[in-house]
Amino acid sequence: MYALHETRDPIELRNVHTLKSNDECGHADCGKAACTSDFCPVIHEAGKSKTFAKGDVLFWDGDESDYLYLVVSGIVRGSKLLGDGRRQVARFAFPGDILEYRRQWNYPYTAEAITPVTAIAISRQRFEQLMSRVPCLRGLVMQVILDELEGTREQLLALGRLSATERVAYFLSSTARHLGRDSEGAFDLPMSRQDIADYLGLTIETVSRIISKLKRAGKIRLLPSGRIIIPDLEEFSDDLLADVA
Amino acid sequence: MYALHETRDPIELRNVHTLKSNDECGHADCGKAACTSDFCPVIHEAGKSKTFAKGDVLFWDGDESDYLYLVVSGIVRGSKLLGDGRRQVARFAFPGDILEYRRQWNYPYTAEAITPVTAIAISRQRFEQLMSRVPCLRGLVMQVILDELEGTREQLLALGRLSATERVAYFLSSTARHLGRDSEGAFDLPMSRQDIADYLGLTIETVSRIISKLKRAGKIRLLPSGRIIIPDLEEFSDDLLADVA
DNA sequence: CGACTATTTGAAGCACGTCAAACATTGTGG
DNA sequence: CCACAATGTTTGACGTGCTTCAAATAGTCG
Repeated sequence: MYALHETRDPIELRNVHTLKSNDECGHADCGKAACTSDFCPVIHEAGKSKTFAKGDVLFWDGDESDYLYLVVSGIVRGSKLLGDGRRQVARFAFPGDILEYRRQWNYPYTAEAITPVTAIAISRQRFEQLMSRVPCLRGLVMQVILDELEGTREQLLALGRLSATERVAYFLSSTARHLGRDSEGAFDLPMSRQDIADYLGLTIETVSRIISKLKRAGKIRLLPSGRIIIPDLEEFSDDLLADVA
Repeated sequence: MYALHETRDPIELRNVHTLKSNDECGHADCGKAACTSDFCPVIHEAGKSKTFAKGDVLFWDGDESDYLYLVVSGIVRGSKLLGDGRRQVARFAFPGDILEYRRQWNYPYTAEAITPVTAIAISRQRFEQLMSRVPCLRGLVMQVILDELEGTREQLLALGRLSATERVAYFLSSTARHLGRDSEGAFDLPMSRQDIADYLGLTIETVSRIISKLKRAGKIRLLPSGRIIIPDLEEFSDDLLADVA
């Protein structure tokens, strides 16, 4: 009924890039039926592991994109900035996601670590070589990119046609699915209100007000140090349309 | 100064997928240094040409994506629909663009011809075979997809952080660049007001009002049968921020 | 503890949406 | 080729959801 959920949720699948059988991974080190980007031994061996502190910039929008990064742990924010300071967060990259492959040799957004991050850095040249040597790698990367495209399309639908409350609910539920929840159903929300606002095309005040409203309505519970509980994630997601009064 | 223009405009390049020299097209029939998707002889020979009348549906959101389409002429609208009728246009596909390649075997949006359209249809299976036989094809498709991703990111920035006037100006100037203009600087605007509104996350009335405002301000001129003139496209694009009073 | 920053809450304004009606354009049958 | 219906577009009046501006409160880190 609701396009954000009509099709299989890409978010749940993002970190499980299961290859089709006719596309079986042919890595020497990886004879399994499934090879995920964050697990792919070829990428891990070809690149250099780097660590970034919270707030560090991996690369700047517009800079020459000489390296690409495979996120291993932590969360990276990708954002574009307008001249007058307006900012749009284009994505949050989670473990298994790849930053950033583009036809032109420039980065399409600024990438910053919003938590401590470890990532594999590979020079673009090296990666191109690798892809011609290991053909299945190209398919794997294509899958990751298509996942990102699908995520961006969902975000687009949210910004274009959802109310502020629906957007926040969409953000919370998709982030919960991404990060997974502990036995109590809680998860960390490492993004600041400003990050959330810039991701959803809202202001910090609106995001804050809506989170308060959801809290008052009992739809979510806030724990210390930014942890959050969504008691009934299923209902919460399905409720996106029903505005919390 | 303005992120929509800070980086090279991907729109101008969309239909000219020039291959890098180290990625030279190796088609038997295509020894040139440049092979564009809409010109690629391998795709043209492998697929079947189909024609669609204005309003015809190429495929529905969620349906099994057994075929992909290379747009040869005309314009295709890709849109998602919410259960309550709200619609978001995710893209307009122009000649040279490809519809729609996705990891899951379902279409990510409904594709409809908004003008008469001719497109090459290739079964997904056939295309996969083709890509393993003709390696450079995979790179070409990757480029097309990355172009689409970049276009979607721009649209996202527009919906998230531009005012209604800025969005309409962005839409008009990018469409003008896509379609090219005749000697008088005029071009067809085949999208309806509803299409534009759903593309920009606005209402039909707001779009109409803003177009009238731009007309009154002399920034654009409307000709019969939906043709439009932007006298100074450079200035018009640069002016995105300066709201027309 | 105390300075600093992030978040929340409040009050007021405005950009865009909604509802409604006039107007223009397109297509169709007489 | 002209009614004339049907559809798309424009314009107006009014309402509202989100923003803006401002200040209080909570959380964080030295």
